[in-house]
Amino acid sequence: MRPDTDPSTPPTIDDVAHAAGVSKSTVSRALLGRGRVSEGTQAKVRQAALRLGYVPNVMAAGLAHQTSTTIGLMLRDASNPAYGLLFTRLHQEARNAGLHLVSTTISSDPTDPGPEQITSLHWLVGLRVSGLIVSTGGVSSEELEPFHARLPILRAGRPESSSYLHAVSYDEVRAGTEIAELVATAGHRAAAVLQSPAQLSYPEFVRADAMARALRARGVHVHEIPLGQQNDDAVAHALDLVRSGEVTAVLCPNDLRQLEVMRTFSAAGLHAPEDYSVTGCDGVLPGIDLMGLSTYRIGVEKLAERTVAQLQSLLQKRPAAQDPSAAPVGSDMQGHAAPGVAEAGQSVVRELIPGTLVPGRTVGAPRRASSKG
Amino acid sequence: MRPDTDPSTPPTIDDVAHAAGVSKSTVSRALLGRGRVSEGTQAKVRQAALRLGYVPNVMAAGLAHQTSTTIGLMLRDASNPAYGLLFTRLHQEARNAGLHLVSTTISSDPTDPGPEQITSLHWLVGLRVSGLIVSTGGVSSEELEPFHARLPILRAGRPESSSYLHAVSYDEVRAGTEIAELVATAGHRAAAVLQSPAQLSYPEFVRADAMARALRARGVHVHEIPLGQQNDDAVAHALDLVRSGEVTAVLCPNDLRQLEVMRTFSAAGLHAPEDYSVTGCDGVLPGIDLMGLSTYRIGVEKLAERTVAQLQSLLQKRPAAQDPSAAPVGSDMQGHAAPGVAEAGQSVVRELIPGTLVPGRTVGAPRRASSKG
DNA sequence: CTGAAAGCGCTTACAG
DNA sequence: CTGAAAGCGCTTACAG
Repeated sequence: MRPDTDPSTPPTIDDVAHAAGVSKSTVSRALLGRGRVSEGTQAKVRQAALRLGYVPNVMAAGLAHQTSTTIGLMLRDASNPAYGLLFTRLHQEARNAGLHLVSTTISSDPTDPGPEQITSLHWLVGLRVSGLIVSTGGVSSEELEPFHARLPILRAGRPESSSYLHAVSYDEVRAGTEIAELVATAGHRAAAVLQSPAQLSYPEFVRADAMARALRARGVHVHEIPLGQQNDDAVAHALDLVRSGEVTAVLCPNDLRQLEVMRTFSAAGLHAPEDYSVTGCDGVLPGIDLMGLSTYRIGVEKLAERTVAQLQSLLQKRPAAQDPSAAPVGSDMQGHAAPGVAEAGQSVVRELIPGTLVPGRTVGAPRRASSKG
Repeated sequence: MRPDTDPSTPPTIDDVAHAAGVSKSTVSRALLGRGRVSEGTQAKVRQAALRLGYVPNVMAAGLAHQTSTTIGLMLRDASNPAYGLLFTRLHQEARNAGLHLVSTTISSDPTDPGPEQITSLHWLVGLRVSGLIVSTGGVSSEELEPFHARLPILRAGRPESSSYLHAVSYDEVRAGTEIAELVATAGHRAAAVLQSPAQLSYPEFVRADAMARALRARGVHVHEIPLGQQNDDAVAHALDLVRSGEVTAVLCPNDLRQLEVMRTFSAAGLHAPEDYSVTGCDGVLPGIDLMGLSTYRIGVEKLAERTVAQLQSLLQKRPAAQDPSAAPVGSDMQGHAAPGVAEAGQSVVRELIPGTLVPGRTVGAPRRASSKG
């Protein structure tokens, strides 16, 4: 069946070979620029390929070549601005590094640990990607570990505890601590900390925990309010605490939550920083400056850069693993190091990316006595 | 070489077959649940596969099966909140529809029309995806057209002019018109419209153009200010016009630009809506309500839903194309229809998704006489 | 410089 | 219910 006749069947290398009057071996070489091919043949092949609209079958090529140059990216949905930005930067960095990224999203719905995630993971692994960047907590370490020996797996933007998986994450402790100190320094003596459940967002859990600790270390009384599915409850609770004067500040685990607090409090007639202080975390929202949010800007750009750099270096030392006796030892980690073994004789990558405190205008001195509520 | 020995070489179907003591045909059937396989064999195979950590090679399977169930998604970087949200929703809808989405980003840098984009496109086409959703203007209709007969190509979130490519886009004209009327109704008689160059963002170009037209239709004097690479110039120009009293309102093609205007004007001591009115477009930014932005919320969710639905229906009628004489005619389009042929005897999809005006608080009555500047 | 052949890891009729 | 065989579309030594 001639591809020119049935356009729904894409042309194969054989079609191009016939059209150019050469063998498919030659077509392959000419198109790949591999081996010696005469100028004339080169041109003939190119033209035929172009004319037929030939696009090599990636699967066949990958199967034959036994190597896909692409690296997989699994991420949480990009509706959260921080993930959207990370996604973008990761792609940019990858492009600069000459890596091809393919991504899949997994459900961010915590109540649905469905098979979708595992499917995505298996699809990527089945595609034989040469590396994996996992930018979500949606897929567990246990699910990832089985593949650690096959390809480098790098967790990005989330702390990783498995000693088999590499990780480049934000310095959540530092973020939480700096925010807490901003609040403490402003003079607050009692504050509410909205705490994300660990299984919902581990990074947020860690930063909120750090806030609470740092606050206590400074002698500030802390009310931890667990954030559940019904956000309203927690925010309403915080409002009560502020109204009753039990706390004068509310620390949120992310900016979106901070906006929610401001919205709710505002509806109740309370405004920051006059009536209460409020902080967020992430700092990537456009308009943060206009709203004057007091928050912490996480180092998305830097994290993307380091993630790709680390992956690349892991990719490079990988081939040597062919000869077990010559297994490379050590690593060129930066920042934090933790014990662990990613593959025979090799340390696991652990890097922490710092961010920047954004003082903003939603944190002020605590109100004198409270009379509201 | 036993895979158990060299973990860097993933186990193949043969390894599983050996381990389970059956043929690979049987392994394939058992794992795919295709054909009749005895309970016992089924179990043996599953166990062996699980024990070896077997993950079918997607490329080999795709090559043999001659069909990939995945559909490709090309998008502009997700740093723009509107794209991030679209990305998310598209994935959700796809999951609900049982489709597997793989995505690639292309550079959003207009000065770099580099080969990256074409590479992404070819990679996806080479992967033999069964459909393509293109959510960016970064790849032109000309680049896409050659493949229209091979697989359904659907442009999402951007008007498409090629009669070979399907499209589900936002009703930019309506968006621009409604915003313009909000401004006109507020009493403004002269306004500045920041115009995005068509090649930078066609959707924005269209909506801004609609704003200008609608304004003029209402007798409002319009100053069109072209937005170049150096945004500052345009915004500065707008500031001058407002200061001199030549215009009393500034219409922006998107919310990000609106924020920029507010930022710049605010630094110059001008605030909306007291000193001037300003509008944006997109409406997906978190905190829009808190900032009181007057804008237009595009129908991202609806667009994602319709995009996937349309793709699915295109996918379904595709198989029939095998028999040319039985080529299906007509289509189940909704909304706008335009002449065109996507494939033999089949109309091209053209759907326009409406959004909602967000009155906000940055549009007010124009100031009396201006004395500033 | 070029071609024939083997092989990548699966799936799918086709015979048992 | 199960296996042997062919074939998917490429790439890559291996011989010319």
